[in-house]
Amino acid sequence: MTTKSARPRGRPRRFDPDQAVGTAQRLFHARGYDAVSVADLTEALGINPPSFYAAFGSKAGLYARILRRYTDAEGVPLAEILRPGRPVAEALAAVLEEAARRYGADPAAAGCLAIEGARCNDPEAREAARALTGAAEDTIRCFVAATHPAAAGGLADYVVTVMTGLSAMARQGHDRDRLLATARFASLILPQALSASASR
Amino acid sequence: MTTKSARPRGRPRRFDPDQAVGTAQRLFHARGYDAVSVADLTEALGINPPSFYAAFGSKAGLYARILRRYTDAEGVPLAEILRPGRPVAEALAAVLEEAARRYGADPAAAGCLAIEGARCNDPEAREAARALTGAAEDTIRCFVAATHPAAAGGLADYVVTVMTGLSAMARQGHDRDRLLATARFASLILPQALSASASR
DNA sequence: CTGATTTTGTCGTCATCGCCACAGAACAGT
DNA sequence: ACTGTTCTGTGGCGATGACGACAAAATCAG
Repeated sequence: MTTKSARPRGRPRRFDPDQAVGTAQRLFHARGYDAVSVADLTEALGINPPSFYAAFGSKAGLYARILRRYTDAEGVPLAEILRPGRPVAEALAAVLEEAARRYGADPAAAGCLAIEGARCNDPEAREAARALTGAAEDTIRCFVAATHPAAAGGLADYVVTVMTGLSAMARQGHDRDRLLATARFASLILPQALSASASR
Repeated sequence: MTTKSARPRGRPRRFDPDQAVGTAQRLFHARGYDAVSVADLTEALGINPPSFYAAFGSKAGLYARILRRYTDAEGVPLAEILRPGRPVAEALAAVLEEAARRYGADPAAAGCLAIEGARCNDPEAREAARALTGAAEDTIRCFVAATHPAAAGGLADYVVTVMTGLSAMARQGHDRDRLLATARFASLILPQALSASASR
């Protein structure tokens, strides 16, 4: 009556798919999508290609799955930070600061997995990543537009540009403190830009 | 007595190396280093692999040659813009504006060839590009340090981060006007940041 | 134990990568 | 015409890319 087990029949897996996804995520984040081969993955996971494809479908399929997990857990939590009603300048500054913290948190996995993935050479993986970055951009734009409709486009472009730059600099080796300093510096314009927009 | 010709002996080339470098540059700029194969290059140049290697040595070698040409001609002319004595805020704003103009000038060759090349997966090509971006960064830092030594590090980081972001956004499809708006927005902090630094 | 089911390991496919050996073609000087 | 030099085209090298056919192995229900 242990409703739990429910072994799914057939020969059992020799590896845990969830744990494998985590290992693969670390690899992709460390080296970038293009630089990680299926051979690298199967070796890191201790499995053979057929097991890999049976479990994940394809390299790009696994990557898409990893991206979902990433935005849910490790990505910048825009939904939390951009709460409706929060002062816009403060909220956007928090986004940049949080981005700097996360992008620089682990030198072995620097930058944003999604932003970097959006620049890879595989069409399928790139579109999957772009869908996420595009959604994040929309989230920011809508948040700003709720109170400052005229400034929303330009402000969102600026914030996204800085975030993308922060991710790139993290990959170039800038550490957390350096990224944080840049993010805080970039946030200095936000108050005055918004007061100018609101005064009209 | 036409001192000009001086045909160099042996079978003449069927293609013009300089023109070939230009064609290759367009390819690399349009697709990125990794996404351009030697087969793509030889096809675009209308030559065969041995001619390619005899003329350029290797794919990375050709790329290094292209990078030199790029910074001399099409890259942001930092040496001109950052003339000693020019007001720092004005000069850095001009750098960002010029970057936006150039990165968005040609949709088929968006972004900065060097900045984008610095993120490729080939070690040799990457180091060649990084040498250029590193030199550009030093140029900016030194220019600022001449008048505002305490602020130089942070300011240079900020400008480089925004430039890198602009290059990335150009590749994502932002057009010239959109990049320009972002660059001008990013420049708004410069005056106040410098006055704060100078007042100490 | 039997048969159905699912995963495993071995090996291989096909394409593409950067790069080059080789022989012959096209020129220069003599 | 002859020799030396340089480039061109054919064809292919070894390595690596993502991915899959296949049969044996390991589990299930009955």
